[in-house]
Order: sequence, then C-alpha cells, then structure tokens
Amino acid sequence: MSASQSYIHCQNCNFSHLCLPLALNTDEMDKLDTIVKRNNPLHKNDYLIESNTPLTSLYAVRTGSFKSYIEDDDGEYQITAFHFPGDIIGFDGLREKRHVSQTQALETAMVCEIPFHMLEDVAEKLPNLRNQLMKFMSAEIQQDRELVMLLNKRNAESRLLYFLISLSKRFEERGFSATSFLLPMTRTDIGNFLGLTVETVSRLLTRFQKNGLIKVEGKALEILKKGDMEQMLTDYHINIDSI
Amino acid sequence: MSASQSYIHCQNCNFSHLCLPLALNTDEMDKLDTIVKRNNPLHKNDYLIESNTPLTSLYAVRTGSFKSYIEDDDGEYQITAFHFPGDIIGFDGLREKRHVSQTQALETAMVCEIPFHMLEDVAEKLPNLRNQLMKFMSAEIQQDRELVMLLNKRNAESRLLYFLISLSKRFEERGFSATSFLLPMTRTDIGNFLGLTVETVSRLLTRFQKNGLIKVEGKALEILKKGDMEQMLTDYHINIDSI
DNA sequence: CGTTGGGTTGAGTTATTTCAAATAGTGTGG
DNA sequence: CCACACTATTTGAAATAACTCAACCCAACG
Repeated sequence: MSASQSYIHCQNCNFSHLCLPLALNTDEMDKLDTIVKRNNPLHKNDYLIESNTPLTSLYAVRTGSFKSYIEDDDGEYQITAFHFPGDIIGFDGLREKRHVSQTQALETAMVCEIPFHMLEDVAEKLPNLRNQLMKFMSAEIQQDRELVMLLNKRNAESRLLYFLISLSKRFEERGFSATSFLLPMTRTDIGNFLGLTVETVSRLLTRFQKNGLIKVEGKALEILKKGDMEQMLTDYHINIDSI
Repeated sequence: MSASQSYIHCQNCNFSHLCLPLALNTDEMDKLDTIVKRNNPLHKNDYLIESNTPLTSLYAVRTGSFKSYIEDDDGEYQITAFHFPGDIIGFDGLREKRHVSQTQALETAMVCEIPFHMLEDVAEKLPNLRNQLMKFMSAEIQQDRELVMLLNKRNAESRLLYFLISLSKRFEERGFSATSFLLPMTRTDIGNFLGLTVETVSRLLTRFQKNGLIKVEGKALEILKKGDMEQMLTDYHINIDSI
C-alpha cells in the first residue's frame, strides 16, 4: 500500500453507509478493512473487469464511475449497470466464479479491491457481513426486475425520466447535489441502457429542456422540476406536454 | 407432515440436481432436509407469496409451476419469472426481509418451504450451502440481465423464440421432453413477460407454425425445428422467413 | 345456455427507429 | 498551441415494427 493511500480506511470513507461496512461494527469493519486492497486509479475507458476472466475479487467503487455490460457473439452489447461510489461490482460472476460482464471506467476512478477468497474467510466469522452480501445481491435482483418493468411497460419519455431521477437520487445519497451534476456516460450509453437509440435520447433531452424540466449543456445536467418529473413517473398517464 | 408425504426427502427428489442440495453431501443434505416443510398442494391461481408480506421462508418448487410478478401503484404488473421444479423462489425479498413480488400457481403445484431463520442457522455450519445460495442469487442476476438485453436489443420474433427455447431447455434439465410440452401460462402472461401484446404473441405463434418451426394447439406445444430456432437466436440476422 | 376468459385475426395508427447530414467537442502528434 | 481525425451530439425526414381497437371464435363452467 503506498504511503499516499495508507490513511484510507472503511472507517473514514465517505461512502461506507452505502457499502459493505454498512451493517458492521467498528471491530468488524477493521477485519474487513485488513483485506481490502486500494490500488492505483483507473482512467477513462480502462477496464476494471474483463469478461470471462476468473472472479478473484469484488470491487467497491471509491471515486468516479463505471459501466458494466454484457456482450454477445455478434459483438452486440448491453449495459447492465452504472456504478457510483459505494457500489459493489462483481456479483454476477459468483455463479461460475468467472466474470460474465465487463466493467469499464467512465472517468478517472478508484476502487477498493476485495479478494474473494479472503472475503469468504472473513464472512465465515461475521454473520453481519454475510447478511450484507446477500442483501446487496437481493437488491440487485430487485433493481434488475424494476428495470425489466420499465423497459417493458414504459415509453421512451418515461424511461429517460426514470433514468435522470434515479441518477439524481444516487448522487444525493452520496452527498452530491441532487439537482446539478455531470452525466459521466455518453448519450449512446444512456440509450443502450434504456433500450433507446442515441437519437431518441438526444431528442428527448432537448424536449425536456424546452418544457423547462431540465437544463442540459453537454455533460452538465440541471434538474429544474424534480417534483413534476417524479410525478410523471408515478402517474405515468401524465406526460411531458401536460406539464 | 402428513403420512402421505413423509417419504419425500431431498435425497430422493427428482430435482435435487437443480436445487439447493446440489452442492451438498449426504450428511449436509440431511441437515437441510430436517428444516424443509412440505405443505399441501396449491391450486391454479393460488398465491404462494403475496407482496409486502414479511419474508419468512424461501420456497423450492417441487411440482407444477408458478409465475412471479411485481406490481406498481397503477396496478400495472410485470411478470419477472416463471418457476419450475427445482427453482428457488424468494431471493428478491432478502434485502428488506419483505417480499417485493407476488407468486401465483399456474397449475396445481407443490413446494418445499424452507423457513428462513432456520436456513440461516444451517448455513452458518455449512459453507457449501452458503455458497450454493450465493450462486443461486448470482444466477438470477445473470439471467435478469440477459433478459434486459433480450428486451432491449431483440425484436418480437427473437424474444418469443428465446422464450420457447429457454422453456424447452428447462423442461429438458428436469427430465421432461424438450420438444413436446404444455405451456402452463397464458399467451397474455407470455406477452407480459416479454414486453409484447397478446396479439403479437398469438400472431407469432401462428407464423412459427406456418413456417414449420413448431406446432401449437392451445397449451400444447411441439418444437419441430429446434436447431433452426437456436440458430435464429445466435445469428439474429437470420429471421423466420429465411427458414 | 348465457357468461366469461382465453385466443385468433384483420385493419389502421403511431412511437420509435433508421438513414442522412450537419455541428460540436475532444485528444493527439507535430 | 494548432491542425487533424475521430467521436459524440443534434436535427430532420422517411420507414416500420409493434400496438390499439374491434370483431369473432372457442371451451369451460355455473
């Protein structure tokens, strides 16, 4: 561990309330902390995980952001998640102890690496940690299923609204502004994730802006009418033109 | 436990190779077996799990089939999975120890109930069982993500093909015919799951039949050209009319 | 024997995609 | 720091896959 990073521990991490330490007491956190490796930063487009490689570690995002995607034989790919600080990456590989997706940095980013065999050892002694791991996986299942519903039942407008609102919430949970942030991913990434074309995403962002819901300028997004946007998601009969 | 059911154990269950016992030795299986409750059969449309109820048990399907779905405030619902013998139901509720989806029998069906607090106790002593649980959850995440890709990237034809092929595989794994089986769910259910309308599902089934891929008569399905169907899924540029 | 739920088929509509083209932005090597 | 190349984004017009609406059939069932 380099000197410059030696002071970083779960105990003083800004995102521990979202991360694995969540349910652990100080002692337990110390145990977890001893197995965490904190590596050099990754840069934009660097791979954190390549698919089909053996699963040796899980990763917790410390700073920056990532996208994970699966790819089929035709090279067609599907972004399955965007990851922000506190998120744990790698659960989909547990089944075959082999990564089934790729994870790439969207910007300069750092992670905490948690070697899997050591995590298993620690978890052996810490029921809380085991529980926490299960909860994380369960949450992922729940989220994926909500995404399926979104894709199957909602139109392009709702999907993008949902995406923006959910980003906003995630930034807020992490102590960032809920109403003003940078989109770390491209429009193409957003479209890929939501099952829309780039063109549709772009057109909708423009339309949201014209209707005064948001302000976009490149990567910079400002959410102007969060309440209205949230309501459009709940009562999905309301659409953007009724605002 | 009723006398008529007392002879049923994981050891002599036809589906243990797909179920929790998969990675357990005989001793371990015995331990698991002692906590499993085998209840009376459920009938078509009976609820196995109602949403928002506390999670007290996981369930393993023993016979018959189920559908699970999430529902939003508008009453709109999304079927998230169909379950067949050996499948474990309930992982999405672990996060909040509360079920987030409903599970309903598609036909007369029986389950093995696994009380969750006892499962945790047993898992405490059996690393293999813990592992198996994680693998099941990880598999569910993986499957859900493949479903997202299917919904986002494939057209109606591919989606339904995928559905039929995946049913076929699941029946085969369970020792049933891979080419001739009954669809336990309605066309509406299939459409709901795949993000299509009933009409589209019906039209496609008719078309598949006209092109000689399958034979359908009500619930009865016969898969005539499995190879062709699988290839259409792999090379998704090939479509039904090129067969 | 009327009612109800599931399924099929046809015709017209529409949300989103595709294709095309122009503009803006970013990074690299000289 | 500029020029060039490449990628990302926006906007418009035309095409289309799947949906909606409507009608009808069939089987199960009280």
